[in-house]
Amino acid sequence: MDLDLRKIRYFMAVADELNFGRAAQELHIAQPVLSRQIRALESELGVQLFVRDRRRTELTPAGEALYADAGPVLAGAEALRRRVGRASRGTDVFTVGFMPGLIVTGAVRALTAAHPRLRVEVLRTSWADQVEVLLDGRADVSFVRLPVDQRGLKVTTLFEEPRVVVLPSGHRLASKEEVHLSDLAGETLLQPHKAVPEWQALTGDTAPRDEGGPAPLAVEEKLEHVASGSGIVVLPASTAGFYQRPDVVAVSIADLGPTRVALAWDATRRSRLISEFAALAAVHLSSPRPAG
Amino acid sequence: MDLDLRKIRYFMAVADELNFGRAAQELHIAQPVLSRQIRALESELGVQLFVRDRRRTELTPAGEALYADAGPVLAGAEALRRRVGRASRGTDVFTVGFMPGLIVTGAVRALTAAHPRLRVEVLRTSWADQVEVLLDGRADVSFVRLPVDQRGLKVTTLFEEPRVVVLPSGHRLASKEEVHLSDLAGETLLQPHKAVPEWQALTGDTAPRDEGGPAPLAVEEKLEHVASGSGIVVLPASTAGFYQRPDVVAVSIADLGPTRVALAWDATRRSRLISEFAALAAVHLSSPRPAG
DNA sequence: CGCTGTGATACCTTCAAGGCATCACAGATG
DNA sequence: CATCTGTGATGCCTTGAAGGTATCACAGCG
Repeated sequence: MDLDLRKIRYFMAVADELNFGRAAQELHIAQPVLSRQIRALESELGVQLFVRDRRRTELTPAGEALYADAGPVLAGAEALRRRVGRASRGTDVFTVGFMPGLIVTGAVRALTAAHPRLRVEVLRTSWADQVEVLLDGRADVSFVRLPVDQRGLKVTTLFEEPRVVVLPSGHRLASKEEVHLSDLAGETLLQPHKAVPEWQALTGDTAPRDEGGPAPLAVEEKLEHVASGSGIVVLPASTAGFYQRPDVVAVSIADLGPTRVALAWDATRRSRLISEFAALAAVHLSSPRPAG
Repeated sequence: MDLDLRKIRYFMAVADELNFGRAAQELHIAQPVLSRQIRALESELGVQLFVRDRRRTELTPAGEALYADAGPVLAGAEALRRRVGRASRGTDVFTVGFMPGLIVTGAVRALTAAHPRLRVEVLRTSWADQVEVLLDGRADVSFVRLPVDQRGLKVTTLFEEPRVVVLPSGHRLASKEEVHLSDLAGETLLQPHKAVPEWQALTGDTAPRDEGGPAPLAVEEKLEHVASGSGIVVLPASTAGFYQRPDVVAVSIADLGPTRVALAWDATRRSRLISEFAALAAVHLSSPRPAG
């Protein structure tokens, strides 16, 4: 009757690996078990999900459909467990995700003031997991930098802010008032290229939608690398200002549009606290705050 | 490891009934089984979900949290099964939900023209299930009349259109060019009152958020009832025009704002076909079409 | 005091999920 | 050509979860 989440998880593992043996290893079960479970899932759905042709394993169209939609369901189940766990630990908890450089205390304090018995927590996120924390239930709302994959989310834009390039102090461009994107053509970008979509136009990357660049680092690490001369990073002005240090310099970029900061939450939820916090955030974060 | 959807479904039944025996009956299982399954779920989550105090059964805060968020997960699982089933039946199928009175053929034909091998189906919905068909996977996109519960959906407004009141031909107001809401104060509204939010202000209903009125009927039935003099209905102009018949008259309402028609789809999905159809719908349905 | 409604326990049966050993087969390798 | 290797499928066994029935324990009511 019910779809079995375990089998779905098994399916996802096989679909990722396209190999029963390796998938079984990853799942810490024996390979024959996996074979049988997938067959059971197929017969339960009345659909063949994989084409096994002795040498390679591939997804059928139905398998593709399942693969495309199963992720959110698994994440949703995990989120359920997390939210229940948090609801059980004593009083209500409301968790706000934020990225370094954003000053969110105004909105958080306002919410705390309005609900003295509510415990409001903050959770630091990175560019990579700013969306995941919402879908897996670690946070109730999260401040995100657009663009993000909006699947499953509600997103309301709060404000825009300019982006700057961070250079080592001795860099040839470090003393300029302002630079152009083209000035940076020869530089190494120390962050995922999708975080700066315009970079692709500059370097002529041909749609490297997966992993178009180095793995994500924390901002402090990025700045450390910049200081040591191994490359540059492009950051929102307030983030760059937040981490001021003598060995790097932030220079504004003339022909790069602003980033937008938004508040996001799980589209399937609608709690009074979330809408209340959204309203407070709109008031307290309608413009970038000067960095402290 | 995995959350068990069967147990969640059991939990929802108990939470709805607040009575183990009746919930068990509804689930077609024996009551002791249900007792044990709920206990198992509680120990799996490490949280008490119900307070059983011999005489009544109530939700704990953790139970409330689970109850609030579990629905979408169950619906999502059901949607998974449906979508896979549809993907399996031969070629790709794209299903468009619509409400009677909306002319959607333009957008549908455009999509078919762009994808000759795609089978585009239409699914007639009612006000009550216009959202459900999306969340449970019966349709890929659906035309909806706002306002709707937007949880879990992406919604883009297409156009606005005025609303009219449909009266029996012999009605005292039937010959007027235009009526005011207050003129209708004594009438019986033959549709869920939430479908006409302004009605509540008129009659002074005190927040009847559940079932504020009669059960939903198909438009033809409503008109039949109007013709027989048992009440009136308020409809979008194009819907009223679609079902023209001699024994009822549509009169516009001066002080009632327009309804908005929007295209909606599951927020967790993002398929090329959906965005393509959204674009086509914006072109082909940017204004109300005259009824045929 | 006994009747009723309600959830929990005890005990049994069935079946799904796990493990291990082994098979069947395609392709590479000597 | 014979053999080895990688890969998924089968057969058989064990365990545990989920189902059922019978029954208990207890609160409230007449």
